[in-house]
Amino acid sequence: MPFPANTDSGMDDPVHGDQLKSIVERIERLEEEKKTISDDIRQVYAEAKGNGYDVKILRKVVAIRKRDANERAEEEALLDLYLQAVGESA
Amino acid sequence: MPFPANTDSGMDDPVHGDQLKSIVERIERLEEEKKTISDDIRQVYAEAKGNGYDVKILRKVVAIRKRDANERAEEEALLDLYLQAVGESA
Amino acid sequence: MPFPANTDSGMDDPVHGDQLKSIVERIERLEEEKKTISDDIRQVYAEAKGNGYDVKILRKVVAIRKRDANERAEEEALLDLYLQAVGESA
Amino acid sequence: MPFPANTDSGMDDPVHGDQLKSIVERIERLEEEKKTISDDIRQVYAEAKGNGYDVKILRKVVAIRKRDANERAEEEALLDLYLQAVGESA
DNA sequence: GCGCATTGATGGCTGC
DNA sequence: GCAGCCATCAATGCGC
Repeated sequence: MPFPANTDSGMDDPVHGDQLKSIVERIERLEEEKKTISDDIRQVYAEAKGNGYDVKILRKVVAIRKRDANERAEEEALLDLYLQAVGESA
Repeated sequence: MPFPANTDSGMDDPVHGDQLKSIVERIERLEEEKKTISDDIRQVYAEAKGNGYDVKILRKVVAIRKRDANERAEEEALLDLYLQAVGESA
Repeated sequence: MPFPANTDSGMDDPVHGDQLKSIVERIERLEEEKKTISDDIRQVYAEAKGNGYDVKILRKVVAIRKRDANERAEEEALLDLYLQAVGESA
Repeated sequence: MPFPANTDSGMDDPVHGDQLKSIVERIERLEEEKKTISDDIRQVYAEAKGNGYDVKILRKVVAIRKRDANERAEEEALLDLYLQAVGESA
């Protein structure tokens, strides 16, 4: 059981001493990847700006499309719910 | 020139009508990837929690390590500034 | 209960009609004070510049000192977390 | 002259060795005050929320009033300009 | 449902 | 004088 431990996971925990290290490193690796993507996005906006587009508007467009997509998804989910409620498997 | 245009790029702009579409889609693709990574990170924390780790502490550890790295970088930047301030080219 | 109301506070709410006005004015008053302080800060930097200091460096110095303070605070918080994690009341 | 020096202020600069310290401390003191005000503002919003107000809307109200005030100020400034232009002392 | 943490938007400052 | 950069502040989304 790791030191901050609460409930024992059942296994007798032999080596997992550097399990913590592993966890932290996985997270750090992922955050690095995430940062890379973020930088790419910023770069695309920068390019667009260089081509005469208004970045602020562009961001709004993306946000709106995202919101619409979410709404569509919600509606669909709701529809599925209804279908299940009336006995359809969806 | 794209419609929001400010300064003409010089070319007579034949097709680039869906250049905007291309831009938006590139961004959306990247944001999707980013979301995937974020989900992965959350999942790692969730797993860790399942193994008895205190997520709040884990996050602090990660944050502190990150900040230390930033600090190192910033000190270096400060040093460069000092060097410039005293007339060194850096 | 004020008009945007959600949960009733229990009292029968006689006058509070201009409670909103009061709130907005308190905020505006505070923001004015805040702006004054910000102006003072800018002025100090300007003076310093007039005395031959490099403002950019000054800002970095201030930022680093602040970050160091934050770091200290955060490490202390982490320590408290550890103590709690091992069952100490902190 | 302080070390990052550019133009000499004319005085022979005896002690001002800790002038820098003074500057930094003045700034830090002011930033602390500023933070206090910011906290107060947040607290007012929190109170308002507790009284059933919608914080997001409140913020919009404050922002709009601020903008209106700015516009009023601009118009007044413009008016002054006109008055001066036609020979009035304002 | 609330508070927190992250992310995005805005405004000020610096350099060209 | 304007554009780019950075720092601050608000808004959204997530977890408890």
